[in-house]
Amino acid sequence: MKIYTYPIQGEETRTHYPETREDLAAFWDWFNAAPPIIGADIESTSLSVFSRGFDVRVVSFGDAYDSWVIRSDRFNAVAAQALQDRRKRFAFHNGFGFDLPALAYHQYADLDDLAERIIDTRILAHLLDPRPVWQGGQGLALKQLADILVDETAPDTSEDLHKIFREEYGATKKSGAGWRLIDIDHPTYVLYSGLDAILVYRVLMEISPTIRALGLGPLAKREHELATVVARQHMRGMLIDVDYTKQLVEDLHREEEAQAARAKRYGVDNVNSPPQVRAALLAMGETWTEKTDGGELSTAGDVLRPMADLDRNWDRVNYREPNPLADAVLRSKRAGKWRVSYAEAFLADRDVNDRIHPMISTLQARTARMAVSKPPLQQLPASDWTIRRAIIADPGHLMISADYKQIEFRVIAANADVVKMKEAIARDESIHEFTAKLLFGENYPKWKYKISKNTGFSKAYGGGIARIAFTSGVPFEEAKKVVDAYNSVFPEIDRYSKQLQRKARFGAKEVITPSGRRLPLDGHRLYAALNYETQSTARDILAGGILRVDKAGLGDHILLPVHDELLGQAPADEAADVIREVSRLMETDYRGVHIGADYEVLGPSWGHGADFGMPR
DNA sequence: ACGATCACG
DNA sequence: ACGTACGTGATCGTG
Repeated sequence: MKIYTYPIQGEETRTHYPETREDLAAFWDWFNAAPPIIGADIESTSLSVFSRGFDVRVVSFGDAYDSWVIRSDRFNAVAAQALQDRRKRFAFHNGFGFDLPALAYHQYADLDDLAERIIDTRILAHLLDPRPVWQGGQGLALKQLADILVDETAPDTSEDLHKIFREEYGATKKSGAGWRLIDIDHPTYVLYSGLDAILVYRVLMEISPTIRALGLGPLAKREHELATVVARQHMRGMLIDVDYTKQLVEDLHREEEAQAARAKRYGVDNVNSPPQVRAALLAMGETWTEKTDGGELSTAGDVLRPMADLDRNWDRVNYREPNPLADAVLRSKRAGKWRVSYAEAFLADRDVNDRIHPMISTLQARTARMAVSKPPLQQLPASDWTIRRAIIADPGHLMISADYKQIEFRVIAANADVVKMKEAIARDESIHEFTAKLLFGENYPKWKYKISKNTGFSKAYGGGIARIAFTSGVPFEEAKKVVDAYNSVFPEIDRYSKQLQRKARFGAKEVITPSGRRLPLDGHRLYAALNYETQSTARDILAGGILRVDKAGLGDHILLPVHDELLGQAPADEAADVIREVSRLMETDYRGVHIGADYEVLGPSWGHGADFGMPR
C-alpha cells in the first residue's frame, strides 16, 4: 500500500492507495468505522459516460483526514460493494451530473438505490449562492467551494492534473486524453483523487449546517429528488435517425457553401468574420448604428436581417431592396451553425445504440433554470422542423409533448396580483390576444398583436421603451404609446417591480422566491428582480410537474425538460392517453392562478410537431 | 482566453 | 435621480 500525505487546514491528511488484496482489509476497517456519510469521487477515462471505451479508473472515499483510492482495474468489486453498502451515504460534488450516471451505467450500483444515498454538494452550494465567479458569486466548482469553506491553499486538482497531462503525456485540455493516458499509479493522480474525496467531505461538513440554519433543508431534499429523476432521463437518452441526420449534414453543407460563394463575390472570404462582413457592408454604402459591447458596429442578425429585407421570422418585409451580401452571410452562417452545433453534434455524441445522452443540469442558472448540453437540446431551431426531425422516438413509439401555457405571465399575474390578467387567465384566454384587444380594440392588425406581445415580454424582463422599439421594429414614439397603454391596463406590474426593487435597495440584496429560493441581485441591475423571481418560480413549477409525473409512475415516458415543456415518448397506441395524463399532472394552481398545460402527440420524430411547420 | 454571434424559452 | 430586456450552450475568429 502506498500512502501519500498532504496538509489541509494545517493538519496532515493521508491518502491510501491499496495495491494488494491484503491492503484491502485495512480499507474495510476504515470504511466500517467511518462516519455514516463519507466523501466520494471518481476518476474516469473521459467525460463521455456512454461512449465506447469509457471506464471508471478509480473510486475514492474519504473523511476529514483519510482517503482511500480504489483502482477499478483490480478492485472494482470492492468499490461496488462499498457503494452498495446501505449503511453509508456519499457526498459527491456534482454527483448527479456525472458520478451517479457513470457508476450506474457501468454497474457499480443501481441508480435509484445509490441516488437515494447521495448528497450532492453542488446542489447545496447552488442553494446558498447560485452565481459563478464572473457574476460575483463564489463559483460552483469543488475547488472554488473548498477555497472558501476549507483551505484556500488546497491544490486545484483538476488544473494541476491538466498541467501533468500536457507536460508528461502531451495531451491537451481540450482533447481530455490525459484522463485515460495518465499512469494509474501516478502519485499526483492518486493523491488528487483522494484529496477530492477529503475536500468534498469537508465542504459538506461546512455547508450543511448553513443549509439547515437557513431553512433550506426541504428545498435541498426536493432538488435531490429532481436530480434523481433527471439522471434517469440522462441515462435513457434519445434515439437519433442516423441516415436522416447524415443527409441533413450534406444538405446544410451545400447550402452553407453556396451562400458563402455568394458572399465571396462581395469580398467576404469568411462569413464568420465580423470585421470582414462589417467592412464589406460599409463599402456597399450601408449605414447603421447598432454597436457591439466592444464598441464596434454590430453585424449581428438583428442588424443584417433588416438589410436583407427580412423580419425576425426570415419573411420578406418588402420595405427595401435586399442587400445580397447581408442575405448570403445570414444564410451561410445559419446553415453552418445548424450543421456543426446540431446535426454533426448528434452524430458525434451518439452511443453504440445511436442514442444521445444530453447532460441535464437541474440547477444551472442563477434563477435555478435547468440547462442542457452535449448536445444543447433546449436550443434546437424551432422555426423549422429539419433539425428536430433527427430526434426520433423508439421503434413503435411516438414523441409526445406537454407545455405550460404562458407560464411566466401567469406567474407575474399571481405574484403582482394583476387583476385584468387574472381574469383573462380564469377564462383561459390567450394573454397576448387579450392584451392586444385591451390596447387596440377588437380588430387589431397583426403587427399590433406582435408589439403588444413584445411589450409584455419586455416588461417582464425589465426592458425599456428603446429596447421594445428596437425588438418590435417600430419608432420610439410608437413604442412609448403602447407601453403607456400597457401600464394603464396592467398597472400592477410596474408597481410590483418597483416594490421588489425598493425592498432590495433597503434590505438584503436578494429575492426570496415562494419556494424559499434565494436569488442574489446585482446592485446596478435591480430591475432584473422581477424577472428573476418570475423565471425562477416558473422553473420550480416545472420541477414540481416533473416530480408529480414521476411519482405517478409516468417518469419512464419523459425524455427531456425544455423550460416550460416536457418532451417524452410512448407506445403509439398509448401516446394520446399518456400525454393527456402527463399534462394533467403538470397542471397546478399557484397563488390562486391556474397554471394550465397544452399537450400534443408529435409523431415519430420531435420535428413532427404542428408548431414546427413540417409538411405532413 | 475572450468577444461576438446565434440557437432556444 | 435616472434608466437599464432575462436566462442559458456552443462555435468561431482574433490576439
